[in-house]
Amino acid sequence: MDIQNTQSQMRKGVLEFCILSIIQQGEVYPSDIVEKMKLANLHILEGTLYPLLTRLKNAGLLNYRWVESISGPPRKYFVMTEEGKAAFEVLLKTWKEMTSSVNQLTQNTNPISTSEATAS
Amino acid sequence: MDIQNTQSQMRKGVLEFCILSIIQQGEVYPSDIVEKMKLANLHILEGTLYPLLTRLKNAGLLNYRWVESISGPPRKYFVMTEEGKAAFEVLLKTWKEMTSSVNQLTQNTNPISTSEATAS
DNA sequence: ATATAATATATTGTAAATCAATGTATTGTA
DNA sequence: TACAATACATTGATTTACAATATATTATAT
Repeated sequence: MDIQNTQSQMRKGVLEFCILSIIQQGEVYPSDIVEKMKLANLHILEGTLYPLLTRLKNAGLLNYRWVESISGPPRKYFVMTEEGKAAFEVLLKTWKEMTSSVNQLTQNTNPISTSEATAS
Repeated sequence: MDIQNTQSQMRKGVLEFCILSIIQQGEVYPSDIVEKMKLANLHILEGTLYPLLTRLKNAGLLNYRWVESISGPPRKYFVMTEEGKAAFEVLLKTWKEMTSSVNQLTQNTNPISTSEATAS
């Protein structure tokens, strides 16, 4: 139990949310996702990503289509389903609420949203 | 694999961070932590909390002292060690960086820090 | 006194998920 | 034909949150 473990736990928690976000922004295949996540300092390994994509596909949130590659085997390009888009909206709300809660808890005085600013 | 699972994953990721934050703000015993977490919409069960506190104690981040209660058995009041305070600062930095990364990734145009605003 | 309720710490077994390592398959090149 | 690069996929181990339950202490009611 060291601090790096806690740090990676923190990142794990938002993996699915981030991956859904990436796919919603446009068709991608797994290597694209790995690269985009790496750019955001949120590293993910293929052994994690493939089962995760399969779970999301089986849950009806994603679909994929095969696309021939000019160099190598065909690629699975993933897209969001309507159900996936709805799920992402829910997760976006959860993300905003959670970050707000955690920032309050850690007394990190962060900019508050308009609705919160005017309430009570 | 439903969306509630993904939501709870998101919350799990910040459990240790939040608990360290609560303890840093003042001596508390487990029931205090459960209550404060509940107020922040981050529910934690005793079966999760006790092993977690033991892990953090064994890792040298926490200490505790027994305090007699006027109604019921004695309580374990937890406090941060110097090592724990240092670890919390690291996690606070990780939290800020991660939320910034995720907000960028999800195209949630959030206020950017000074260094980012002036860079490039 | 004794039983019960309330409070508090703690453990056990199960399920889920990430990771490291490895496997399988396809395409282009030497 | 062999090898390297690319891509999808699985397996076994480890971690950890949770539900259920166990153990212990104090106050209260009978």
